[in-house]
Amino acid sequence: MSTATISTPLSAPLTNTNVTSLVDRRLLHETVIDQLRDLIVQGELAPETKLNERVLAEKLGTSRTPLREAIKFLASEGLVELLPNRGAVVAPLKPGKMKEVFVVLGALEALAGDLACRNATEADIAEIRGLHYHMLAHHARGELAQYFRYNQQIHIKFMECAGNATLAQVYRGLNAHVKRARYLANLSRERWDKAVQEHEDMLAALVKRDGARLQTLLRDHLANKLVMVMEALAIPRVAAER
Amino acid sequence: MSTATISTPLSAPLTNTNVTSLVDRRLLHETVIDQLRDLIVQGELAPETKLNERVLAEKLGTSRTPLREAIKFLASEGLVELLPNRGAVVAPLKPGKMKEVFVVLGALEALAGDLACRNATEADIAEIRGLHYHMLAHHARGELAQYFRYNQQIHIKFMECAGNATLAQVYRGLNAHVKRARYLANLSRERWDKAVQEHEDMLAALVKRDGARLQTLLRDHLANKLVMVMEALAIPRVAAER
DNA sequence: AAACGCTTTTTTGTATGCAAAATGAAGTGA
DNA sequence: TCACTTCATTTTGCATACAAAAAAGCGTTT
Repeated sequence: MSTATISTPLSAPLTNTNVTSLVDRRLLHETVIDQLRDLIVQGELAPETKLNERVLAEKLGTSRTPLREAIKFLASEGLVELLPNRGAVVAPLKPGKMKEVFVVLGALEALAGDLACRNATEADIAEIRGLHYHMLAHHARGELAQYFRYNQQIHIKFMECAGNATLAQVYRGLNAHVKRARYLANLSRERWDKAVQEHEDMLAALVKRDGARLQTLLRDHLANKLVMVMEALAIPRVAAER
Repeated sequence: MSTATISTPLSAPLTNTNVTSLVDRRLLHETVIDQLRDLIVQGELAPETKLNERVLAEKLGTSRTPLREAIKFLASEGLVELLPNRGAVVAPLKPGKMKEVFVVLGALEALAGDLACRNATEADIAEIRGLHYHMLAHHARGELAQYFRYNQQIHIKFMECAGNATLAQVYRGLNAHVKRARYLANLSRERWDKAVQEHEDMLAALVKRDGARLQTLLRDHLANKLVMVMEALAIPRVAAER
């Protein structure tokens, strides 16, 4: 997402006394945004965790100012909730919210699929096929984490093929929410196999450039994912809806 | 969106020396977010305007800190762009970006229309009908600003009827972009009439609860809106695509 | 022991200070 | 005239300071 442009040593002015300048090209509050987002998405900061500014700033090695700016940014993304005069918490993972997000994601992915069928080059399709087979391999070996990795990449590649950066951005934002739930999921082999079969069908539809079919496949795929997440959410928690 | 809870004078402690406390229940950086967003959406801060922190903070009557937090928030919404070490600018209104946004908005509104056909109560429909007739009246009198007002309200009400807060939130964010273009638009009577006719059809579809039809109507409606915006964007500017 | 008032501590929200980077204005030489 | 330095000014990015609000103790009373 971010290709840091590092000034070449040769072209850099010699007045540069600071050695670290080769490393910290990025702005502090931007790295803090990414770090904090990762902590939340990876589940290290669990939903509803209070974000203590002093502690977090220390943990991330900055002062409170850039941290607060990062928190505001992520609040707009919806990953954290602001409580006036009481700071911020990691956005809760309510089943109702998940349901809403999946409905929207379904529409967005369907749109992306339709666009991808029109715009994808043969090279794009070849790349997706490659990712698909990697995914199949990890599925066969039961390597869940790696499976998820390629699964995500395929969906992201679909978005890229759609050629609509705005669509991709909105997708990423909502997807971040959903990814948090993944770490709770206890995927049954049966459901897992089904999801893989759905991916087979999706790839076939893309190859045939059957946009209408791909749309419905994606919508169904998302609906099934939702069911899985809901099950995972229902088991370990007391009941987060409120 | 924000219903400020004002503490009743009677329950307020008498140690309170500050008279303004009755007003500023809301957090400063939150009001700054709203103020800044308004300035951008209303076009007072034109696209590509540089946001000078010192000047803006003074204008909004705060220090730079809450302003910077607001800027980060709106950057995540996409209304401002962050330029590392060079501050922030109001997000440019590129035709390409508009096109992308309208495609996504089309999908979101179509989804909302479909959901609304299932979920809207008779009272909801009555309210939309009311807004619709207000809109017709302003259209007949050629009152563009008022027309837009009710037009917006109808679309927002559709979103509400869909009963998906996440959908509504994403919609609002993207819609803010589009609203900025409105002030540039020079609506021809012909296009205006057409848009009104489309609204007639949409209302009819909702009444019949014909979700499929409403979806296509909304998609077409958005596509037509895009054409209008593109024309408006093409005329007054040098050529913003880059 | 639960409910309350009170004080102390912690935490948040905002303003200010300071250093680094960017911008702009002369000035110099080709 | 134009390019290129150099230096002063402005502006941004981050850290810190301070005030107000919330939370946590802690006796006291019932």
